[in-house]
Amino acid sequence: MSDVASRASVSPSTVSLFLRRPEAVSSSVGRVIARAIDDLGYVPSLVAGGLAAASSRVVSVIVPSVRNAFFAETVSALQADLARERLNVLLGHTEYDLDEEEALVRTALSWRAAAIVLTGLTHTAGTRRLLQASATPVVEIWELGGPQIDMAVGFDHALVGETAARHLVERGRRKLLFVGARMADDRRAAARCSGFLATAAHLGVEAAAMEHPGPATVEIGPLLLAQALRAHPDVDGMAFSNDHLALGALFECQRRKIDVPQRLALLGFGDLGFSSVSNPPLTTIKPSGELIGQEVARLIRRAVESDEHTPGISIDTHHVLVQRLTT
Amino acid sequence: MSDVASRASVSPSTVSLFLRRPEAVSSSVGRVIARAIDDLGYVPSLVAGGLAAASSRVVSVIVPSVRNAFFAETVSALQADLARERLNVLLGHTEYDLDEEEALVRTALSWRAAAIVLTGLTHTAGTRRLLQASATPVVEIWELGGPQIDMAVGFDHALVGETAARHLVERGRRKLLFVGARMADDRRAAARCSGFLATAAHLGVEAAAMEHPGPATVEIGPLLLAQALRAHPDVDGMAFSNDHLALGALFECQRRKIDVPQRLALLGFGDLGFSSVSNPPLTTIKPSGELIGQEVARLIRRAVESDEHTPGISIDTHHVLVQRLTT
DNA sequence: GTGAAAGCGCTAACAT
DNA sequence: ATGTTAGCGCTTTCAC
Repeated sequence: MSDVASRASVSPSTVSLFLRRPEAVSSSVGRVIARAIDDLGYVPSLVAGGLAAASSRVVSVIVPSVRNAFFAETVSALQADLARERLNVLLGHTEYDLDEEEALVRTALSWRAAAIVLTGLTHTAGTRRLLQASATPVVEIWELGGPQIDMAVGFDHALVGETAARHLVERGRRKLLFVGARMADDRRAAARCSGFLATAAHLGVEAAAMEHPGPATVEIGPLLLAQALRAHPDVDGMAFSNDHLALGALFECQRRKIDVPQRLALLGFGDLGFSSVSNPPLTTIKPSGELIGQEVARLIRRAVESDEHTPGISIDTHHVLVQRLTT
Repeated sequence: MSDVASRASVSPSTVSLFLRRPEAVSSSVGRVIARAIDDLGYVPSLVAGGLAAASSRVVSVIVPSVRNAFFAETVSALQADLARERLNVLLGHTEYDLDEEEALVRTALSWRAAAIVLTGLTHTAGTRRLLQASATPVVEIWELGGPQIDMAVGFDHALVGETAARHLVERGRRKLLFVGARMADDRRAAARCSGFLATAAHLGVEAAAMEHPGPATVEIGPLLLAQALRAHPDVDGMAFSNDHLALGALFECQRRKIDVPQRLALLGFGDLGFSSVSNPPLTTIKPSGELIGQEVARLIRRAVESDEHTPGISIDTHHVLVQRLTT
């Protein structure tokens, strides 16, 4: 920056000012500085800038995994929105490990992140302590309905389970099954399951749950369907913890010539790309990962710009039942 | 850090040393420092550290989008591997816009990134200039077979096209079609297409190409299939630029009762989760996004640790044909 | 094995 | 509108 300053025959602080608020510098001087920057190929250091300003333009985003289409959507929307404010996304994956999450939070704090985005409401005590001590704005995403650290954007998963159960019952189903994967790790899937079972009980309909220890992929859908039919031969309505599982099950139904939805109704979660074009198109419940990303960006923007945020605020992005032909 | 130092009755530089190389400090002093850190809830500043050491523990990863399962896989594997070396991933999305990429590279340089990961071999002149001037290790991923800036990890997409064409011809197909999406932006899909057409010509088999302007999603698969059959009623072998498209087309074939693979062979690219369980299971060509991520992590680790890297190195992760039942 | 001192490249009062 | 000055919180010689 000094090199630029001497080349433009101004002081370093004028260069700094020009970089941060060009309109505060006279346009003639501005032009000379811009030229000097260009000639020298000068790239300002955000590291030094962050240290001096005691605020970094980094937002730490911590999700289970971007391989999961839900989180990929949120991260993508969030990154795009934040980039417009010249905020950078530092990405971390927990792989559903809360201790890993704590380590990532520690790193975020080390970067003096302008804000931290966490997935879900369940965290270690250490994570909470670190965050509470730091005064960094925190947004918890993809879950609502529990005690939150600071701000939250998401929806209530128990309510999703309720919608699923109600819908299947309305479609005349009387032997329900909720099928999930890795629900010990995925607290949100577990919440959908509980909501489902509670609602079925409330409606006086028989319901059970079943799960696979592996990740919720299309490949295990057929396995789970087979297992389900073995354990509950008379099941007539199944809700899956996501569309991948449902699609796999649907494939297996085709192979077994099980009539969907006559003999068996299938309900997914996520409204992923393939759901509208499968045979038959999959009825599913749609959350909006993109909307979550946008709302989070809005909250962070406010917190960073005006240095004022509303602790305790929660934004409900809701869910929508998308009725198609598998129910 | 001074607070920690006074509480532990040592000098700040001893605390610093302890943090970076605990074994260089006597264990008794180490214990006292560790206690002080804990008591005070001290979290070291990577910003100040980066400035003082003139090297930040950040790796900038710039991909078109993590919504794309291919890049999600690579980013995920890369982040996991780098985290072990306490390197953090700064994520950027170009959405296939090369100017956006240049802006992200500028940001990466501003962070004094320890390394920069770029997707593909096509970049603006400005991007090349910035990178060449900076001496930052650069890894270009997901593409091989052109001039590279520094290191590269990926595979040759023209060869993928060749494999596709050869395979279809071997399966007795004589009217070939390559179906892609957004190939003006997606240079790699375009390369697969060229390789496909060139090989078909070489083998003396009729072949054409067709494309959709939108993104390569399952939903447009049916559209493209319809369009293809209209323009080329006698086509008997189709290669798609990815499995999403192929799956959509497969769904449409089911609806139209087109016998796959008898009447029409379908070949995908990507080996995504659903490909092994669709009806029938999809023949596809498998790249390894995960392997790419791991190899990139290895190169970056070397470059960061030993400060020595091999400019010009290229690592071929190859591709594999996964024969299933749609061809 | 530990400490003193200099500085990394900026920002932000404040003065002019 | 521009310049002067004093740090931001660390790392890294170098000396002890």
